[in-house]
Order: sequence, then C-alpha cells, then structure tokens
Amino acid sequence: MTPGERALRADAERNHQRLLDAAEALFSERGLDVGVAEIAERAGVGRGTLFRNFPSKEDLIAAIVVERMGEAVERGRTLLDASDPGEALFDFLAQIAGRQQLDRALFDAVADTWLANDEIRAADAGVVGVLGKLLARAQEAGAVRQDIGAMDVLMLLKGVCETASAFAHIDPQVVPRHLDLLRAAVRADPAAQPLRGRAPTLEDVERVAVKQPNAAPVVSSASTA
Amino acid sequence: MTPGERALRADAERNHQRLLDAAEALFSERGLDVGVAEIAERAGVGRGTLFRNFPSKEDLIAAIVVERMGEAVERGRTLLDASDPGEALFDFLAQIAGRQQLDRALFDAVADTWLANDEIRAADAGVVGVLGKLLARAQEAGAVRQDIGAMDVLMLLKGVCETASAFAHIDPQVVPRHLDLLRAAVRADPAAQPLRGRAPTLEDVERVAVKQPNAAPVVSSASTA
DNA sequence: ACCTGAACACCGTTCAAGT
DNA sequence: ACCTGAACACCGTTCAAGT
Repeated sequence: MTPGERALRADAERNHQRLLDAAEALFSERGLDVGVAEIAERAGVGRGTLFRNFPSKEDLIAAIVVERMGEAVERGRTLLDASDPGEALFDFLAQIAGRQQLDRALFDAVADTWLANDEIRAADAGVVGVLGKLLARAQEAGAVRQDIGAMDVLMLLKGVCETASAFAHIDPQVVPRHLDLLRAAVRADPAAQPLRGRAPTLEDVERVAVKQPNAAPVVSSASTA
Repeated sequence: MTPGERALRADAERNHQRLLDAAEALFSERGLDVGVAEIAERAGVGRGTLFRNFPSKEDLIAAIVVERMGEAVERGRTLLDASDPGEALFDFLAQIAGRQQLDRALFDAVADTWLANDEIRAADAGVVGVLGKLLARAQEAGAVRQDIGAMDVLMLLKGVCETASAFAHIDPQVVPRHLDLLRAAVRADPAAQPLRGRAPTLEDVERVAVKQPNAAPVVSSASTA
C-alpha cells in the first residue's frame, strides 16, 4: 500500500492477509493470549511464516490495532461536517467506545503498547488529529470548555473504555453512563473550577515513548535481553 | 492473623514475610514480569517454597495488592471525621492516585485481576465501603451530585490512575489535572444532564467475576486448561 | 512440617533445510 | 523469495527427595 513497500509475491501477500484475519478472529474470540501456533494453524501457514511477516507477536497485534485506529479516523472525518459540533464530538467518542466493546482485547493492547510501536504512534497521531478538529469545533460552538485538549479527551475516553467496558456485559448502560460523566467533565460551564497543569500534547506522548522503552509488554515475551 | 489460620512454624512465617518483601521490592523496581526464580532468590528461599506459600504468582501479586487496599481503607476511615466532607472525598481519591504513581505495576494488576481472587474481592468491598461513606457525606454536604454511586467514582478513579499515570513521569501535573476533571464530572450542578443507566453496585462486580472466569490473566500462565 | 532444586509443560522465537 | 517445522530459550509450576 504505502509507496515505500516492495511488491510481495502473490502467495506471500495472501499469507499476510490470512494471518491478519486469523489473528483478528482468534483475538476477539478468546483474547490476546491465544498462542501463535494456533494463529498460524488457522491461517494455514507455518509458525515461521508468521514471524517472517510480523517480527513479533506484539507487532501482529499492533498491525490490527493500527487498522482499527485508521477506521476510527475515517469515521471521525465524516463527522467534521455534522451540523451540531458538540454532538459530533460525542458521537465520535461513543463510536470508539462502542467498537471497543466488540473486541475488548484489542483496545486493551493499546493501553500498554500504546507507544511502543512506531506505526501505532503514527496512527495515534491521526486519531489525535481528527479528535482535535472535532474538539475545536465543539469548543467554538460553546459546547465544551476551553481549557482542555485532545489528549485530555483521549485519556478520559481510554479510562471509560478500559474501566467501564469490563462491566458492559453485565449492564450495557455502564458505558453510556460513563460517557455522560465524561460529558459532564468537559462541558462548558462558567462555574467550573480551572484545571491544574496544562493540556498534554502529542509531543508529550512521544517523550513517554522514549522514556519508557522497557515498559511492561502486552504479552510476556521470552527474550528480555 | 485471621482466626481461621493455623499457626506456622517460625521459619515458615519468616519465609512468608521475606517473600512478600522481596516481591514488593522487585515488582516496584522492575514491574510485574520479574521471574519467580529471582524473587525466591532475593528472599533467600527455594522456588518450591514460594509456591508453597502462594499457589501461583498471581496469588503473590494479589497478596500485595490486598495489603495496599487495606492501607487505603485505613486512610479513608481517618478522613471520615474531616470537617469538609467534599474535600475529604477528594483527598481520599488523590491519596490513592498518589500511591498508584509510586508502584504503578501493582495497581495495573488490579485492572485485570480485579475480581479473579477472593481476597481481592473482599478487600475491594472494604474500599467501596469507606468510599461509599465518604461519598454519602459529600453528597449530603451538597458537594457531589446525587445520581452517582461509589462504584461510579471508583471506576472514574481507576481511569485516572491507569491512563494519566502513564504520563506522570513526564508531567507530574497530569494526575492532579485529571483529578480536577473527575471533580468536574461528579460535582453537584443543577444544570447537569441526568446520567443514563443506574449506579453500578458491588453485586454487579461479583457478577462480572462469575461471568468472566477465564479473563486475560495478569501474567500469561502456562496451564490454561 | 517444611524446604529444595531438578524436571516438566508451555509459551514465543529462531534457523537450517527445503521448494 | 518464500515456506516449514524441529530446536531453542525462557517462563511458571510440580514433585520426589531431603532435613
């Protein structure tokens, strides 16, 4: 796809896609701890082929997460033309939270790996980009407080996804409920207390990635070196 | 301690404590993926002794988490007499978030294991208990909205801890900032929109524990059986 | 009654041998 | 060029043998 990439042999290209499909299916069925052996088997290839396509299991997970983030960015772009900027922002957040419920394991991955992988960082920048535009529109419309940034909102959303979604199977209303609480937190309100600190930026995210090179991996890897 | 427990031989008692100390130190230094071999070595005992005291590595982690939660409950109790109920509640939350920054790995554990372990569930009930009292006082004082429960607040706090703390090393103000946002979310405000759903209860938590017996473990275990 | 470390089962990852 | 599966390193856990 990307111009920089070499053309793959036909069977290699097919194997790559098969691995992604198999992993996607197994991960959302049974979580991130399904073995690579089973993924390779379901894809109809040898274990070695998996590691030829994805240097590590984490990279395989990252590839799927990047896909999902790209889809989110697309949905966000279409909302940029919506008539009500405030609702557009909250629709965007609700859509992400909704998808997260479908395949929980995948979004859990982003929690830890968030910045470990270059491609994830790039995709993340895309998400922050659209979110920033949606947020700016909502702020101009007076629906959202001025002293908040896209990274703030993303962090709040991640909190809702990770925490509330654990209960979504029991009470489907928990996620909507906590999206309402997010809304209360970011709502434009003259009586609101000012926030301490500054809105985190994308550069702060990069710095975290550099400072924590050996953060706890998603799946415990053998070679800690 | 507990009446139901048998008296241990002197050396066994000492080994138990040594294992807890060693694990505590190593986990907060290098995260939860330090090997059991190293923990046993630092404690000066054989690997087998570790598993005699704690049936699995997860149980060892759980034991430490339970300790921490007990400490939180104690701190919460002392705040029950504070003059300003609203501030008492937010002090309690800030203290928990503060400790979480010290040994991040440990609180991360609660994220996944939260309800897997019986003792953690019991300790969790304790935390929800004090938090409920602090919350009720704050609500009576008109500092916090009425349509919110202790579990709601705990979920919001977990979101702040898990998400914001990742950035705390870069910008120490991120956690206070997001505690301010939590405050804005739960603040008593006549103009606030009502929340969807109902406040989750402790019984909902139990039900999640039953419904998800094979949730992704903290550390990938060998025997999935 | 408790401790020990060699042995086991199960991962992710590599690599020599194939096509 | 790409694929394969046996082999490897590294975990958590068990258990026969010790004291």
